[in-house]
Amino acid sequence: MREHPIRIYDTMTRRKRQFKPLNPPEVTMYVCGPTVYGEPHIGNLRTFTSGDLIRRWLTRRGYRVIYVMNITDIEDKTIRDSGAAGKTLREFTDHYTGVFLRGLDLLQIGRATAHPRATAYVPQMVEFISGLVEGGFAYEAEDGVYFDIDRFPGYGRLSGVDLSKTERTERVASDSYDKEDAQDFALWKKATPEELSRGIFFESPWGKGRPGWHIECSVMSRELLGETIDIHAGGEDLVFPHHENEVAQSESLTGKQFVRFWLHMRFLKVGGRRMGKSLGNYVSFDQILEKHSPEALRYFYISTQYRRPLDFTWQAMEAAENTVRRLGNTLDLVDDALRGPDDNLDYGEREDGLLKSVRAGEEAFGAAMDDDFDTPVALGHLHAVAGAINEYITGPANKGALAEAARVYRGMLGALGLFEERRGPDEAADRVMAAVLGLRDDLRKAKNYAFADMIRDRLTEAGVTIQDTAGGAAWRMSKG
RNA sequence: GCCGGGUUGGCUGAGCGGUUUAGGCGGCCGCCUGCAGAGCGGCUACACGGGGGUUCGAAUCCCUCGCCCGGCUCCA
Repeated sequence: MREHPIRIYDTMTRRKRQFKPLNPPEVTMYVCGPTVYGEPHIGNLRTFTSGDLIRRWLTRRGYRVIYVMNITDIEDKTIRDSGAAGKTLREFTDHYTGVFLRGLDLLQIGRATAHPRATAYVPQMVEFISGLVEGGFAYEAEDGVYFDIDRFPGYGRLSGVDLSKTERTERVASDSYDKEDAQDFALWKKATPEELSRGIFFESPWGKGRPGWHIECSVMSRELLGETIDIHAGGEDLVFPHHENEVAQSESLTGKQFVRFWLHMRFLKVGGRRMGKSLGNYVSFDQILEKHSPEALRYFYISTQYRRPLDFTWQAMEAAENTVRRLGNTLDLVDDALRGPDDNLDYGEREDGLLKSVRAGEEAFGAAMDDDFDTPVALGHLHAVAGAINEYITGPANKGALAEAARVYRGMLGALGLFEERRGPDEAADRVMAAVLGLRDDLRKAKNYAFADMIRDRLTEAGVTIQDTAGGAAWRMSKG
């Protein structure tokens, strides 16, 4: 296999650097996952699609990626909203965790090697915090345990935030927490009366309470991936303070570099502004699915590089839908041609031209992806390959050459997470069968059983079995 | 106020000093087709926020002004 140096933009050093994992071919990658307190919107999903894309490409380049994405199931909002909904915290977060995972599946975002929930790692967090307190990096106060940022000289390096120049916003300056410096952050929060009454607390050396937000990623990352990990990614808003705080905690405790490459995905915008629940301008995943395929959304995401802002419009979604349909048509045309007549068994100029175009496209596609996952450029080469195949198929096809071209094309699509094997029911088949079964049902109601049975028999011959149930007829493929 | 990102044709999106300046979507015209669809071929958009400068030559480098967005607070 040839060398494929991958270059990745690292937030810490503010430049692209050649990617080298600590223990090749293994790559440890951690992506900050969602807080499960509501429906995911398409802004969240952009980040996770980018993470998936990066993982796919590293895998394709021969790395063995161990991929962790946490689920934050205990923090202010999950506690507040579960209470408002009259549910236990666990019921509430389990529900939205399920909603989130379903979204990943629909978008063909591969499940992480592990999706650890914060509540499952509290003992390890307590241990971690204890270590920080013993080391003098953290102190106990009236309402919790805080990290003392004065004890970490590198604080601010990741985000470029110089705290001495930071304007004290009203909220920070006037906050009511009992900490020594307004910039110190909570590692452990002592339980409030409401939390005590609802049973939302864990035992600790500092009494009943719960972990702060930042600590979970440091702890679960260390537990599952080790003290130094290769890649840590997340939305751009997490750079400060979340990731800055993680660095401070982790490196204070271990004395080792926490993360080798920091990746941050830019926000999805709508109408030029950040999409956010509080702004009331967010578009949910379900709203997209009412009008568009998950494939189209995925294409829309990758039409821009992950580090550039992306503006959502319905017009852009339609454009993505059209484009993705054409890419899919090529797949159908290939299938048709491979099932068609064998009227070309030769390797001539057309075949040579096809394979040369396809291979050049594959090469250029890979070079673009190696360059900080530059999907818009890669898509240009994908279209070149699709075009070469479409053009070739206008004439008689040499199935060997075509199959080779199609293999490359499918490989490119797979790298982008497009047109993989579908899970669940095939929508097209479903619609056809709904029409056929509707017709048969009409016949049965008219007591024309002979014809209805004939339909059933014919479908059986075709490998589709029919079962009448109280809720209507069901169908399934009985053989491959 | 401090820090960061952006500003290219109807929309999107490459380009990072100079060959014909991608690609996609849309639109238009052909071919193919019983019709439709799919596909193919061609055309359309020669645009680079404003103003200076460097250079034989700038969307690309420098200066300056403007506008948009994000972070500095829970947030993908």
